[in-house]
Amino acid sequence: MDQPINIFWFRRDLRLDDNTGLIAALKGNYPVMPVFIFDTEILEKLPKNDARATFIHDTLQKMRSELQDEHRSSLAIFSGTPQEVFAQLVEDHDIAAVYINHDYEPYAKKRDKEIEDLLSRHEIDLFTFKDQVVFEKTEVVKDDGNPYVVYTPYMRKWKETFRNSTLLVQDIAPHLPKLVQGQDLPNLTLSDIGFERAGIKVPEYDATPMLIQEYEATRNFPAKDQTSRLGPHLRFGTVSIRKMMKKALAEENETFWNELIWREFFMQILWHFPHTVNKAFKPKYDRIEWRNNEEEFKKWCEGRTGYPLVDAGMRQLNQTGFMHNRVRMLTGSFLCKHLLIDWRWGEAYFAEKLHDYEMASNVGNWQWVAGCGVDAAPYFRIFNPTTQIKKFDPAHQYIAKWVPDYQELTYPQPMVDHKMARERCLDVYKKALA
DNA sequence: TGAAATGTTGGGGCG
DNA sequence: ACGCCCCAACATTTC
Repeated sequence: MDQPINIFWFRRDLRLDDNTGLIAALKGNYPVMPVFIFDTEILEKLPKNDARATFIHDTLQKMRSELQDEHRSSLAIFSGTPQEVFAQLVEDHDIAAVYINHDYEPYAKKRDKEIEDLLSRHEIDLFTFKDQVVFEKTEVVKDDGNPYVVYTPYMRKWKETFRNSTLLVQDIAPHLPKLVQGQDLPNLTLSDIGFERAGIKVPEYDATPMLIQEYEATRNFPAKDQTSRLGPHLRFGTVSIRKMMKKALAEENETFWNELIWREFFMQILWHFPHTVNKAFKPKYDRIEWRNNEEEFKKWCEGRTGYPLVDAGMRQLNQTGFMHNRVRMLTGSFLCKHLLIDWRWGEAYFAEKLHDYEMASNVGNWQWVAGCGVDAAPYFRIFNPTTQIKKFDPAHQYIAKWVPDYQELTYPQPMVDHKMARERCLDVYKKALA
């Protein structure tokens, strides 16, 4: 137990640059020990070859070597429940304060409250900062103080708020000497945490600017997909949201900007309505009598529905951890409406597979598809999985890439008749909403 | 960020 | 030339 230190606890903000809480910590009075905890409560739910676990591990190692090479400092990596690890940290160190960035998911809120209580029992301050969004919680609300539940007015108010504020992007370099120096901080390998290297990789973020026409083409036509793969990096904080907002503005890409605002829209929805994690935002929709056929669900998961564009999307997801956005809407609609399988099943499957999985967006978009969410698609909007091919993959390029067997005899027949399924869906929804 | 059913219009074939 | 039918193309409504 030497001189007092401050701790910065990394969670889903795995970068040094423009990290609000970290920079605040470095401006404090004591040397800062950066810490990451592999939370066993989260890890035990993941497959042992999870690509995101590998990505987090590799990112931490990169940060460690960057800190070691350039600043003779490091990053302490632990495994366990945050409770256990902090209980030990307060034993081993004279901690003046702990710094964290806000984390809004229900589990994270509970976890942080527990740590706050633990620290306060030891009379240690906990300082928290907004980092993963530009506007959080109650910063963009209606004049009467209620949250927006429709996107467009939220987006307008968001932009108005944005115009009336300044976006600060901070350089960490001048502050780095404040890190604890010359100590050999604990480290863990992938196998130390019970994981193995994943077969698929979370791709690097591609910062190449895109012409607006290119961007529009890309986001509408899955075969042309050149998207930046930004999602996972916003999820884990390896890219700063403030830098991305600036980039969207600089490139005058309104569509991209709006997508980033959708992300914040769903985040504030989850903050204000945490029950929507497993309950319909529109309660009537929880009366829908889902068919929930296990065998049909399996066919959907594996991309064996017999509808080539649906199968292409699911196979892209299974093989890469990514699915083009337009196909996400189609596969989601197919699951909920053609198969009448509960949106929560689809949400859970995407959560397991998507590298860019974000609870707020995933829940929000699945509820949108099922019709039960905020600002949702009307229940009678049922995508035709064949017409969608004509519109968005007319040359079958995307299909050929992910379902090369789609013209072969071994390729399955459609698992349900479209017309029958459509009418069945309308009947079931009508009955529930009556 | 839908698709199907239904309604309307107008050109062309044909008796 | 006229009326009739067919049907594609487009518009509107309905789910």
